[in-house]
Amino acid sequence: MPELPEVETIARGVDERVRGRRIVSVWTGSKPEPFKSAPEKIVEALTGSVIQKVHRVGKHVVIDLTRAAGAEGWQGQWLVHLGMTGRLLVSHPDVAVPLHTHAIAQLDDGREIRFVDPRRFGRLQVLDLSPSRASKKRDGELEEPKRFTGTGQEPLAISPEAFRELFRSRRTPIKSALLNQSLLHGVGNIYADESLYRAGIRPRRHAARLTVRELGALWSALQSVLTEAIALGGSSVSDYVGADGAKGFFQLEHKVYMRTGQPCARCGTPIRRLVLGGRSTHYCPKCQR
DNA sequence: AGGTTGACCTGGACGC
DNA sequence: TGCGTCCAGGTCAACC
Repeated sequence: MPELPEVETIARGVDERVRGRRIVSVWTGSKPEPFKSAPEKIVEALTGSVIQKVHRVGKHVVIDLTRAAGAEGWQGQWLVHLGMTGRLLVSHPDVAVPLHTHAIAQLDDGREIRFVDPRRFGRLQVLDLSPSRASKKRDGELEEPKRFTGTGQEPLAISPEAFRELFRSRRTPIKSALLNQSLLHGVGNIYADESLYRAGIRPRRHAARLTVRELGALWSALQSVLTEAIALGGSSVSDYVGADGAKGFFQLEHKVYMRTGQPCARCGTPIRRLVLGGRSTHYCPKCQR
């Protein structure tokens, strides 16, 4: 489910519910779980930590943690990538634990943060940001461990000029470039298709061949599509979205995504589907040039 | 190096 | 009812 607007919705929902709470214990499944950090490391980092803030970076939910251990204290970040089917739920302990739950963090008020992911494409990771972990650079300066800044540029923070620069030299279809998380992070299949439709650009056009004007239109389209989707709580395509199980409503605004054969809202031409970079891609052959 | 493809998983929808 | 096939919002590693 989760692209930028869905992850933003989830992060806000979780933040509202757990900010300031202390994690008292952590359970992880026994099988090889979809973790990027070793399970013991995750348990060690989370146990006893206080949740300062939950926010989004790209498609990652980032949970800022601190712990008063020793004189200087400890700080770190818990990164959650939801893959395609991941959920981050805040539940009361008497609510049945769903199938495919891979980790549970129990809070000091008894509630639990549960990481559930049937398809196991999601990933959990912890970063140790303690000043004591600073490493010496070549010139002898101390280098602070870095907070997570994601894999690319933030779509809702990038300027139109920087956006243009990002795609200028890419010899790949613009749709594929939009999905490349090392350029922009956070855009996935739904919002790539929807923003290209809104900008009137064919997904197969090569990024490097787009005009300044077209890239400007794409930047604007992306801003409006993502902003509107966040306002509607994201898109619930097959399963749910928010931390409380509430669905989003942006799927009602989809103009091309999963609408193959249906008439274009603007011109009535049937929406077409093609496969680009292994991903299904939807567009209006008349409105998108 | 940049670009493309297939593998990784499970479950739901659909056809026979 | 049941089985097989195809498809799904995302990354990665491995290839060209």
